[in-house]
Amino acid sequence: MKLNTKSRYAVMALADMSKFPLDSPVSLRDISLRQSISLLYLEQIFLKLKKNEIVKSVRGSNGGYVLRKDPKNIKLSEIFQAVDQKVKTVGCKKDSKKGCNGKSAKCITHELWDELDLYINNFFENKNLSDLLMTKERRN
Amino acid sequence: MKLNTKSRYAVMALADMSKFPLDSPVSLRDISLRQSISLLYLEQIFLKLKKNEIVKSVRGSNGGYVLRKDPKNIKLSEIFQAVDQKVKTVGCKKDSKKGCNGKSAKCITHELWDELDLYINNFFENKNLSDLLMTKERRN
DNA sequence: TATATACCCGACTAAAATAGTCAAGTATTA
DNA sequence: TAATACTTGACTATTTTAGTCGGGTATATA
Repeated sequence: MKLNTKSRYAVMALADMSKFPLDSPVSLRDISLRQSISLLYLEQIFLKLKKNEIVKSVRGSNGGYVLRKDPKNIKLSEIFQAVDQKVKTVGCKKDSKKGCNGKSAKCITHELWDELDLYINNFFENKNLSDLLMTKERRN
Repeated sequence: MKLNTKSRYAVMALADMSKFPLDSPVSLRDISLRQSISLLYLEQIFLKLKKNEIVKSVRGSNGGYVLRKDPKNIKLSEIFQAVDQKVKTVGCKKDSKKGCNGKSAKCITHELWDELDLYINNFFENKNLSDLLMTKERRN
């Protein structure tokens, strides 16, 4: 049970952006250097973040990306959804042909996994970008 | 972020066992049939469960596996540990050479992932095998 | 207006993890 | 002694992950 780099990098990159003036574009190149994330990979990630309206892009020289909302209004759950790494711990769908179907007693643990999904989603639902910065600042 | 089949099957199989008299061995063949899990794969999983003293084996004809403890004393966290699918959402260790090291401000999200791990582990720590059965029985 | 910067985007790929299978056993009971 | 059932290590196909590559387009500024 582990998180993939895409979600992790997305959060890292956005947290990084949050530390700079929110109205001026931050280039992926800078993020790449500061966070040690491949530039090409970041581009892929930001394409998704853009499509999901978490950031907007400013093209051309001195361009970059800008957050579309205040960091305290960007929930981690949004970010995860954007890079489509949905928290779905198990493949067994409500109406799958094989294996677990509602009527048989087979998938006795079905409810458990649903509950787990909700539980984890709840974590991300209650955390926003500015939460991350605060804990960091408190320490320095 | 998804759970692998090994952990899932382990929980399913043990939950299945819990529904039968606790002192007589349940064969993997039966579990395999009831839960639609490959017998060979189950063998692999139960080897680990046995090594970690969650079940004990009874060899020979009419043999099978027996739970070593009462289902209400078997926490899901034990099961996960046994099939060594530790909940460690991120690879970035405290003292890794590359990437995230304590002193630099790089891994700004480090604390977040630690918190997430704790959060998820907490879920498994507070659930035991008999919890699963109860929710099921309540429905029938 | 040339050039450098930076986003855009689909296709591709190496490596790792997952989800099993296989073969060749050993122990026990009926 | 035959059948049942656990034992164990090695092997393998498939899928997923974590990127890279190539060839763009848009914009600012010198």
